[in-house]
Amino acid sequence: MGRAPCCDKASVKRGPWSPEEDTKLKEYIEKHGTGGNWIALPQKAGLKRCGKSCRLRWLNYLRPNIKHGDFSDEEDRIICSLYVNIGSRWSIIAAQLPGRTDNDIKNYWNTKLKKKLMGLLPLSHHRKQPSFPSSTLQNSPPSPSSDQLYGEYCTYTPLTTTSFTSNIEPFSLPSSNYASTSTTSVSHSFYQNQDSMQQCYHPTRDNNMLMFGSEGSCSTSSDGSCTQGREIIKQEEIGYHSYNNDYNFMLNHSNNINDGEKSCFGEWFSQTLLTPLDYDLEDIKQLISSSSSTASFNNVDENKTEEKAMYYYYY
DNA sequence: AAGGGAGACAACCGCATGATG
DNA sequence: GCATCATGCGGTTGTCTCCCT
Repeated sequence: MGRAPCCDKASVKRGPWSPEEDTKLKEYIEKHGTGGNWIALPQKAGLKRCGKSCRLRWLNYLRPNIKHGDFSDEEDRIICSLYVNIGSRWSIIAAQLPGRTDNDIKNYWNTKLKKKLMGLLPLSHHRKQPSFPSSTLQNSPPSPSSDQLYGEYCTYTPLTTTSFTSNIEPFSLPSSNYASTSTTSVSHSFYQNQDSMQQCYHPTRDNNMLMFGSEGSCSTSSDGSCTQGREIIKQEEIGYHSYNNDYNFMLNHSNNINDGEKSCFGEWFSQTLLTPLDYDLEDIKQLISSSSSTASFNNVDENKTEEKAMYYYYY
């Protein structure tokens, strides 16, 4: 027994939007707003479209300040960083990239960035775009700096004396989102170390709320409007992602990566995505050999670990 | 020049979640 | 507390374009 369709598919138009439809929708929303009711909007706007379709069209293409086209190195780095931290939470990732939509990022990841990480594409392969990943945004507002996007840099010293420096902001998510997928060990390390982690991470706090995102980040609200600002999560709902978990995960999975992948991925990754790290391969090898290894990494779908393991190896 | 394959991206589908009565 | 409905979200599919043979 399936769910009832949101609209009568026989009476609504499907497929690509025409310029006329775009104009109708845009003009209606600019004039009247969405009214908080996407279902009723198409009829009011004189469109033979499903409300969901209108919402998607508006959010992904018609609303102001949408940015299409090449992703910058900075954006690549942010996407990779967040994907490793939170997985395919495209809406959250999109909230960190001004003007980008979750759909855009998802497509970009699936068609390009993932392949880059997997080492399947040569560094300069691009059909219609400048050689990846040195692409730059043309006629687009400048991307926010790392500082703007990540907040303060963080230095974390793992169990060994090796200095492990990262510019990636720890990520916070509502605990409910993780409760269903986290393992017991994860939950412990993820949520019980808040005090210690707070010594290291510096999320922006504002009246008992934790905020992340840049000034220009654009997230969508329930009425389809563009929220210029930050995604807000109640402080009591957040957990701090432990770098210790990431680190252990890296150690535990790096042995599964073949040399070709390491070299190919590592070359691009080290040159492009990350700032230089304060450790070399020998350090990592040493750490691997000395690691006792119970993977405490948690917020990752085990089915997707390969590409993430590659990331962690070089991270 | 034509056809096929691959890549890119727009759009759809259906489940999860939150809001409301 | 429960049912219903609308919206949000991520996965998947469809279609168009480009490139290669």
